[in-house]
Amino acid sequence: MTYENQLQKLRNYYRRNNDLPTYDEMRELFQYKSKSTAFYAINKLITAGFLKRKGHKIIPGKNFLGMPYFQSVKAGFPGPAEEEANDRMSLDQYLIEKPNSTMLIKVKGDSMINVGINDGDIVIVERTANANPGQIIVVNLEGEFTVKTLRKTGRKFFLDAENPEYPSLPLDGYASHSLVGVVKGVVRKY
Amino acid sequence: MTYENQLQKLRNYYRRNNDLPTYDEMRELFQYKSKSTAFYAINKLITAGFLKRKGHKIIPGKNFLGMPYFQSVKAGFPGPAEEEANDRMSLDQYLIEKPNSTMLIKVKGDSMINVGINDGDIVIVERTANANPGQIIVVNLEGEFTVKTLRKTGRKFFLDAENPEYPSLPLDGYASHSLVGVVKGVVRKY
DNA sequence: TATTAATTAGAACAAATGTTCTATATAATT
DNA sequence: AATTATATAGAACATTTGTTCTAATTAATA
Repeated sequence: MTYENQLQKLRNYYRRNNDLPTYDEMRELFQYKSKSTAFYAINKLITAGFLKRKGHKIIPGKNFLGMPYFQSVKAGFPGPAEEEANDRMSLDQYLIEKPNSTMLIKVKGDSMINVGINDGDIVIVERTANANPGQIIVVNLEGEFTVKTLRKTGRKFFLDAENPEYPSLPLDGYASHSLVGVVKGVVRKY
Repeated sequence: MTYENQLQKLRNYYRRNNDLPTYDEMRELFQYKSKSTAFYAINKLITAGFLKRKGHKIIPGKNFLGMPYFQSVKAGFPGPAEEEANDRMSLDQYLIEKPNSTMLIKVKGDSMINVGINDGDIVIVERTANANPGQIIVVNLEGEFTVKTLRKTGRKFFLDAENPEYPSLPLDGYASHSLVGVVKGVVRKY
């Protein structure tokens, strides 16, 4: 069984269990007859940087989790080999910087369509006490989460939709505690 | 140390190590003097569904990973207690259905701005052999990944930008193997 | 206050697990 | 073909780790 094949089996196992197998489970997974063989196979994956040791345990290493990530456009015509990304990225890690104060909210309506936030998208919201003009924020207006851009004209604050069909709402009357948080990201699934 | 406090420490540990601590590490983490105390504490988290057993090991359970997720808008005015989501969601799991054939590509340019794909966004691409008209796809045009909508007019295929300033490209001359895959999602970070 | 329940500690145990060692088979190289 | 290197097997070992048991402490309830 090849190198990449073992790696893929480990990744699939990890996705199912959110944990790596024991050497005995690896023996079965890789179809070896001895778990020491699995031990030596894992050593190579550790050397290659896909896994690492933590005490007596094996945990994911640098290039184990996430998906192949192509950041920059290539110059020249790439052969199929060049299409192999060496970088991997997890969307959770990329998008969520403060996991202990982050929440996800599904967006309803097309009031933010001009900044690329569509109906059904999910926004990544970081709970904060304050927000600055220009930021896209989530406010709790009469029990509903609402996504708007915070703007300041003169000394008045407004909640602006990013869609000319929607009105601009002055923030008077809404207590400051209606702020839920600041939008740090958006995701959409087709 | 409270329930939620322990859970948060475990989540933070898991984010750092992509693995759960041993009972002895938990004893330290929870500031107990005996690891059997940690054992009993974990039993409660297992009963509550945050963790589960797999053989002799403990692995994340249903509501351990991911972020609080607010799917539906609430009716009526919610108190602060109602803002606690019981559902959690991982963005990786939500967006990536076929991890073994998925790649991430950073988008350059604003040619797809009318469907909410902006410059700097990252698209989730599922590698496929074929694509259907109407789908947003990634093609390899002379060594560059390009995001376009596949359209069919009569019996001719076109690569359409979603921005009136860009031309529609007939697919003649591009071999079918230039297809990289179908766009299954988009993410953006502010 | 008295009594019960729940939490924590500490020691001890058993089983699973990681790891090493030796030997054999397979593949690669000279 | 001979030799070296690599991969696999199997047994044995040491330790870690999960788990249980008993006892003491603290909190909750009657």
